[in-house]
Amino acid sequence: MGYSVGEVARLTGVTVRTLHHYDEIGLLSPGERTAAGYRRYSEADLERLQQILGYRELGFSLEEIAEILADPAADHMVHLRRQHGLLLERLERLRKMIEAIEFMMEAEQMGIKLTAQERFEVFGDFDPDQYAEEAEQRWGDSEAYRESQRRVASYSKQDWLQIKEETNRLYQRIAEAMAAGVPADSEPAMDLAEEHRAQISRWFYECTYEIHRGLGEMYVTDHRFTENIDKTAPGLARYLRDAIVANADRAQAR
Amino acid sequence: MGYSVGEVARLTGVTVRTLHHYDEIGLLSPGERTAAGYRRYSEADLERLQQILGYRELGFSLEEIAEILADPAADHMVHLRRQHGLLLERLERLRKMIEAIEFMMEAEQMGIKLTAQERFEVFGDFDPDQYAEEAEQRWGDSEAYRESQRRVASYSKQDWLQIKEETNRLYQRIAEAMAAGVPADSEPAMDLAEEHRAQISRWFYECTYEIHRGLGEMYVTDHRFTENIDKTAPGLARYLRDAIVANADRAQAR
DNA sequence: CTTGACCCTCACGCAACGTAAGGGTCTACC
DNA sequence: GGTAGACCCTTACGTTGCGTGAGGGTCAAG
Repeated sequence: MGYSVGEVARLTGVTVRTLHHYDEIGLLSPGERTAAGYRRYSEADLERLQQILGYRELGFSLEEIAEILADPAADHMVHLRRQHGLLLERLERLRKMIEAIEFMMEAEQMGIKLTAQERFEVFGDFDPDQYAEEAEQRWGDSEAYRESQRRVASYSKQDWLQIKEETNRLYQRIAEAMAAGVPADSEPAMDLAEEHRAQISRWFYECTYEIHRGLGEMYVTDHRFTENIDKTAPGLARYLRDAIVANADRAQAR
Repeated sequence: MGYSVGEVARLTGVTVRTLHHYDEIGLLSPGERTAAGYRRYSEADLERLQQILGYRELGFSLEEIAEILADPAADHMVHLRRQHGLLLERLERLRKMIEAIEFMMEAEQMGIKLTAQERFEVFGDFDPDQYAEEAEQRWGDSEAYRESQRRVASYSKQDWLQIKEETNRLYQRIAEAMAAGVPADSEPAMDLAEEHRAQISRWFYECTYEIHRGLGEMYVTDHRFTENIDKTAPGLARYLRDAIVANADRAQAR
């Protein structure tokens, strides 16, 4: 069992040489080698690779990535959360860049000549400050950063059980409503859906109604989610989806 | 007149070394040198630098950038348009990545174990195809690409006058409506605003109502636009803004 | 006429791989 | 059981886009 370099390469889109490189510098060494010296990557290795590629995509150097992943207190969820946050920042930056270009296109169309200063003011509003800030935030004083990171991670270790429990409790309550025959598009069911949304927003990310709808749809279309939710009570996934949709409609109608 | 390396560096956020490098490889050589051998950058040099940085941001290599900018048929507008398009693609890709991460966070929260394949399927939906496609589209067969580019560029050279004229005609008509006392939030004024939006969409980019609102706001807050528009008729900028807002309200109310 | 703040040209260094070169390994099919 | 073809290994030099000095001119201010 396990994957060869070529298989990993095909699976992930990186080249074999890259995997060799990561092995060379100790960033990702396969858990095993065959008798002939072939690299064998385990599932755990691939999870690590996914995190590596995520951080790489975000512009971290391989050395930085190694340090980030060396933190024993940070688990998969912590990394996902951090990457999610950084991606949102990027999205914001990209949006501003697009606006800047649209501005310049408008100016060009009207025949307005922008001076050099104006050009780079428009175009640079996101670059120097945002980028510098980002760099400092992510990796400013290496010591201070790691200390705070450790704290956040230990928080989430504690919170972890609490999150799981809260989630389960909520599912339990929704299942009870369903069992009691409460319609999915009734007030109390919608309130439960709203609680569900709030819970996600509190622990993970700002969950808009749009995103919430997407999640609800996923709960019934992706069998892994469906099965998992239906473990609490059969049919719960569908019921929850309907409540989510009704709740989103209610909120967005205003 | 002209800017020294240090000034350009401060203005644009790149380092002096980078400017030296661009000079070395012939990507951006300052138009002039002082008697002492100091580099002097002109406004035209800075415009070129802006385009260079735009393409660099988008991931093009310096060599590719040199080739792109070498096309004599492509003017500033063509580059802006291309960069705008590529940025929109990037935005889409980023959005998908964020969705993928949200999916995995949800899965993690529910305790669903994703296999390696699933993980990279989710995470790789945008990477291999999209990126390869992008790379081919942008620089696939160098010859074919340049040929098509030239056509697009020559189109836009021809179209250019037409665009200008159409724009001016439309402004003229709006000015006439204003002079005739047609209220900015009346049907005919809104229709003119809608025409304005359609014109932008046709020549430049998909101009949503949201973006159109932003443009309208800019017309009255940025004095350069205000003055330019008011050249057709005093007060036109404000009138157009009001019509745009009314039109957007009408369209989005549905 | 000197002191900073700039500017110049070499020139070496570095990250993150790409790209052979030269050579074993493994399944498959004859 | 031999050999073709796909796959794997290590070694090592090449490339891109600059960073980072070293050593030395230039220029406005006091």
